Amino acid sequence: MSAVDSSMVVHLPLFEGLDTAACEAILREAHSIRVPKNKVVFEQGEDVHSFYLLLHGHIRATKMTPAGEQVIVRYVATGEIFGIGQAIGLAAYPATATAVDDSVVLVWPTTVWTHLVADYPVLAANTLKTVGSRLQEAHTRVVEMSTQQVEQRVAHALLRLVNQSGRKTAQGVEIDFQLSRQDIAEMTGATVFTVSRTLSTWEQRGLIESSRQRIVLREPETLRTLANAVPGDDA
Amino acid sequence: MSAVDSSMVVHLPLFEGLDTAACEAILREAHSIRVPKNKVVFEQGEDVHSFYLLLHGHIRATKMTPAGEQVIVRYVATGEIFGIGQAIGLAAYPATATAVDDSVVLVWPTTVWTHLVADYPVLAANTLKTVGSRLQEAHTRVVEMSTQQVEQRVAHALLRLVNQSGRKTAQGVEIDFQLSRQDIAEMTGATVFTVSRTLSTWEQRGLIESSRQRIVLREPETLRTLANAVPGDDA
DNA sequence: CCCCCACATTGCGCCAGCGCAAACTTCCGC
DNA sequence: GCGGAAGTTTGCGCTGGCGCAATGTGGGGG
Repeated sequence: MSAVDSSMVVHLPLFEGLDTAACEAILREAHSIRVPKNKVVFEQGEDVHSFYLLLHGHIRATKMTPAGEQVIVRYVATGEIFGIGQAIGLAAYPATATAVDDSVVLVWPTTVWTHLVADYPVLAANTLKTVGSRLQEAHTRVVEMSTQQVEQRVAHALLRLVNQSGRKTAQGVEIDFQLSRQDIAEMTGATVFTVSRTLSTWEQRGLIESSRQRIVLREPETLRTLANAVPGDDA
Repeated sequence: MSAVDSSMVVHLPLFEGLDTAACEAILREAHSIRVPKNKVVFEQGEDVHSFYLLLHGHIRATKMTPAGEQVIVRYVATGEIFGIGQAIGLAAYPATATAVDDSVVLVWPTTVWTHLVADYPVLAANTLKTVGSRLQEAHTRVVEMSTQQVEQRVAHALLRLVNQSGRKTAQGVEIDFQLSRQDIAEMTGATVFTVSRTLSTWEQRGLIESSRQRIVLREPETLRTLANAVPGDDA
């Protein structure tokens, strides 16, 4: 569809080890689509049909439990791949992907992707690295959920988002997409109420500044200390 | 070191798509080692130096938190690969691997493995599939930890272990390695006490049969129902 | 064979965080 | 600019599960 300049993407992890020519060949096989805010890219359970690369915007990956509760598995940042079910041999998407912002996404149909991986084996290697680091991240989260209190988990969640999608402002670092208390709750396994209380306390202490769907970390370092604090250790 | 018959391993996911000859070539590059019970194969933080395949026994992968709490990330079953840090581009092992049983392990030094992956690209593809399914598993666990109560998490943990390493007996399905209450606690993010109470209740109800480090599921189906039950739904 | 130690159980007190209801605020569409 | 919906806050009661201490118990090494 629309043309994508290879200079925008060659530096991404996915294309590491590929020259500009190869990169362009691969891009020619993709089409880019605009995904308006709140639009679903693919749904949990849907047959795997495409492989995606986020060019612009933010995507949220969520899983719905049988009991109907939603959990946010991950926020996809610009430059990251997602919907990689086929690369890891899945028939159906294990989660739902929704645009948080108006976003732009590169799409490769699975059949095309299969050929590309055959032609450029380094794509598989790069994907493996990405999946590996996500596995790391997921394990870290399991450890967090196992050992930490809600306050620390919320701190970690915000710090992760800021590292991924932080924007420096006069007051501190701002998370540059809309993020509700509910979203934070779904990332941390807490309730909206507890999250709200936690943020209120932090705001009173001057650690953060927040309004509806918007959060600015004024003292990320203090927050980091808080995140790694040992529960019964407030000396 | 000792000879490993390729017929023992050709059917494993790691070797899918490889013929017997290739398989044998790959095996020739490995050496097998015996790991006695409780011996550590590699430690969290240690430089990545090898790639492993478990031939016999059971391995436990644990992560230690800065606060000194241990979390069991995974039990490795016979035929599975582990210590795959290098495949996903890590410099240091993210977890500690300990033998739960006397075990036998195939070892490839990373340098050798790099060559093998270059010669047999399908190895990378197979590894990607494995890592992918582990990512799935980890995400499932995050969802569990976010939404379920301890009782349900324990039920899930036991069912997973039984699927992986269950042995049918007269009374039901037995988990065929030593598993303490502490171990279950570290898998589920609960305390030994709560786990003990939960198992006691189940034993009274006839769902399980347990003694020191040993657990038999008498009614896995009932347990499965329990695992998927909605918390406030005891009609 | 026996002793000891590691594992397991149980009781009790306590609190982090949930659930719910109600009030408040900000944004958006008409 | 007004009304409603969506998001947020706060109070209050309650409870699942933790922390600790004390007491069983079974199995392996000397």
